[in-house]
Amino acid sequence: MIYGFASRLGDISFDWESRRCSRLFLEGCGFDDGENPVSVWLSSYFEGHALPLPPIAPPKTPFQGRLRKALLEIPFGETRTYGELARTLHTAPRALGQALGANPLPLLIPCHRVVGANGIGGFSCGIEWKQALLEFERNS
DNA sequence: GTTTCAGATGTTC
DNA sequence: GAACATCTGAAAC
Repeated sequence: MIYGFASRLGDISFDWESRRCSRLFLEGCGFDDGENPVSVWLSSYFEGHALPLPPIAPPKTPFQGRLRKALLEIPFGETRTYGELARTLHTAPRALGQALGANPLPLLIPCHRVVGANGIGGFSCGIEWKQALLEFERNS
């Protein structure tokens, strides 16, 4: 089931199956029931204080599990570079980018807090979102 | 000092 | 196998 959420930065929608969130899109479609745990989490996030994560689908690969954990340790409003994270996970910077792009849960898993050493890097759902999110977190 | 380039590198599909 | 949301160091200006 696809639900929607209208945030101050744009429309968001997400896939809610079997009482957990399996995918999240940074574009609008679906309706907002306002009671879904993901909607609740999103509204708390956009008020500047994120709650504990709602249930989400398990990682597709073991590496994504490690990546997820590392990303969740980046505090709200801070960023890491691809190189730094690659060193903590004992992997190559480029491999990180590949795995981040394959992440089906942007925002919930804060993949937007990873930037390039020279430049902002990339973002699967549109670079405008990444910039807007980082600016929003900085000013919160 | 700054800019440019090639090579290394691990995960994903 | 090929593609990739990168980094680093060395060489040239």
